[in-house]
Amino acid sequence: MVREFLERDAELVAPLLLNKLLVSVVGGERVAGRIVEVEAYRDDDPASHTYPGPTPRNAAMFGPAGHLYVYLSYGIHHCANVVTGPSGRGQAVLLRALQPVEGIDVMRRRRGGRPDRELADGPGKLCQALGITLTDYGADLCDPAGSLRLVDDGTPPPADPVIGPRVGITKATDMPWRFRTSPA
DNA sequence: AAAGAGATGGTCT
DNA sequence: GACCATCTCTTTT
Repeated sequence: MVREFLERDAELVAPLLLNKLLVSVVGGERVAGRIVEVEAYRDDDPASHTYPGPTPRNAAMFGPAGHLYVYLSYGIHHCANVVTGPSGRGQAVLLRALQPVEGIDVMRRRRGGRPDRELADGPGKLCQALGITLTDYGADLCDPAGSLRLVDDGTPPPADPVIGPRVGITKATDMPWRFRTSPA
């Protein structure tokens, strides 16, 4: 995936990330999923982790586009974001759901034998399925040699994504910055 | 099928 | 010391 593609505002990049692949190679096990749900977070956005300004935790979001911003949610789950926008802005797109494409058996094991439809249908679940943790913080998703990367397999983004308000937040809940490939 | 609650820890005030 | 960009299990219709 070319970095230039990601150097626009988060709410513009977000729908274009739909149908792209996220590939992870952890412990020699290759797992891949197609992105089917995302949310955009901006620097001038009260719901964004970068709204208060730079801190140690959100440093990656102020860095160059195409890198990974991971944070621990509710002390339990990891959430993965693709940094977007010009360097220094503080924007990212939260990956909310993937459709398993490769290594489904590995996903089943990591997800404790849950039903297939629940393997990666949530921000915390997809990190579990792909083995993403804080050790992946800042990883370059555009590096072809990286263990975590964004891949364009030629599938175009959906022509008519489902657009709606973001979920799980308490501020700026009216911004229509959640995108899905198709109705859940 | 829907609603409620507990788990659990880093981050920032 | 409060606040979470969540998930799962339990309880109730």
